[in-house]
Amino acid sequence: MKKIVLIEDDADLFALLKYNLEKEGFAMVGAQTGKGAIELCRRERPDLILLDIMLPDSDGLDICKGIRQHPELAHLPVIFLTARATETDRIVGLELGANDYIVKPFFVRELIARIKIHFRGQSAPNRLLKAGPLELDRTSCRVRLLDSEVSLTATEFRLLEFLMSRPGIVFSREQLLDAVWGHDRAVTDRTVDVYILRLRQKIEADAVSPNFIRSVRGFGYSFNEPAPVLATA
Amino acid sequence: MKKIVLIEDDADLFALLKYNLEKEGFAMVGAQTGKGAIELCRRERPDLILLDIMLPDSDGLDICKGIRQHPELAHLPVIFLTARATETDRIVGLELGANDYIVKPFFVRELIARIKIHFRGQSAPNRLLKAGPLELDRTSCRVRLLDSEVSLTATEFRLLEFLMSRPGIVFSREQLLDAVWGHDRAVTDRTVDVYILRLRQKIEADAVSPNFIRSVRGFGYSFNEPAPVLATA
DNA sequence: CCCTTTTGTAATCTAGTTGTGACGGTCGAT
DNA sequence: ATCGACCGTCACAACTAGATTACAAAAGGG
Repeated sequence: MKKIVLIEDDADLFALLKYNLEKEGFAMVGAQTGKGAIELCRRERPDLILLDIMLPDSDGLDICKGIRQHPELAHLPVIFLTARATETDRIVGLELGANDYIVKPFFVRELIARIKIHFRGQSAPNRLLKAGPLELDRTSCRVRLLDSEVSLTATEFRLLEFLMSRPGIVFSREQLLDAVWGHDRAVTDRTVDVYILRLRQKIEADAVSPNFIRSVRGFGYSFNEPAPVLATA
Repeated sequence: MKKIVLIEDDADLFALLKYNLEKEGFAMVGAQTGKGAIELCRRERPDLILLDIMLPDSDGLDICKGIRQHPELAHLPVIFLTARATETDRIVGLELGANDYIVKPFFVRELIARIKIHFRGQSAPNRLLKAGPLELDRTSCRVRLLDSEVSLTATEFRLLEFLMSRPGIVFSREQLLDAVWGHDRAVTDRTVDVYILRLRQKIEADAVSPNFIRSVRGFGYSFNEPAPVLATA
């Protein structure tokens, strides 16, 4: 869950944003004055900062400058919220190191969308497939079982990746050959059996592992859904 | 120098933007139709894409979606330029994967400031890449291993830089050729092997060095993550 | 212009991977 | 219970991808 620091002196707007952003699943920390904003950020270590420019006691632009100078905070995205809409205002804001500049009045949903842009990318949506003690990392092509690495061959990896990314769905050997081996394959469908076997030997070899791969007689294979019960016994 | 692809059907605006952005030091490539926009991007490999939403022959939103699906282009920043200013329009645009959404008419200088935001960050942060006893300094183009300098050739350096700056991620020979040799290369993919070998001879020659570069059979190569364990004696 | 370094290709070698046929067990339907 | 279809398992032969070496062409530096 991402944490956001909100610096905004208008109490109504402050409450409105806090309410809406919390509803959106962000952890909100706020202040209604600019004083101590930097200390607040250092303490809270947020993932993003929403900053009003015109504050009663200090200038949002200065706060932003301060943030950019702190090595621990410098990389954080800063979004300005302001009523100042002239060209110069905007440019000064953006060139000072802000990552976005939103002019009041604005749509709350647009603000949310813009906040999410800054969290996108880092998350790398589906690089990691997990199923209980089994993890498959698509970017590093590694598979871990109970925190120790399992070494798979390329074909084994692609087959497991395909199945894990569509848990619960049963695929025929035909479909698996198309998906993993490619359309222009020249491979017997019994080959799939062998690879399922090899995968099972590698990821279901130990006692604790559940039956990750399910055979569905007459249809094909599927990866068992989320939390497979420790079947045994 | 950064390269920008501009897709905009209005000839006047197209010319205005091209002029101003080139003056600002960007390399501009453009089209006035949406057709073939994706192919254009794949060919030109820009660093950012400016996209009009309402094009005579196709929808900018679709183009953006297409870009996000191409693995080679998915990470590129996309900025929408559009006259559509309703709340829904903005949110759809932003949630579709755009990185910014600018409503016409806009200030050219603001557009420039917003473009620069996306290039910021990349430039400053890590001029020094470190991995255990290995250091790569991007600005001085030097590599040190155990505090003594290693002399690499230009291609070796670029390859190592590319891999080190994305630790843990596996790249195919294809991807490495695109990234290090350039997409207009005329080079066999076996060449990558040879350069990996040369790098290994230079940075893994001594006994203390861990295996910095990992071969992932069937996939490609990756730089080992942060503190590579001295694997299994 | 010559010599050195760099660059890319081709060929070779090897360990590991891949796909197949065979065999036997199991499941389910009759 | 019997039969046939289906699946799990094994061992083997062909093959591939990667490491390595050697070499020719290109680039660079004096």
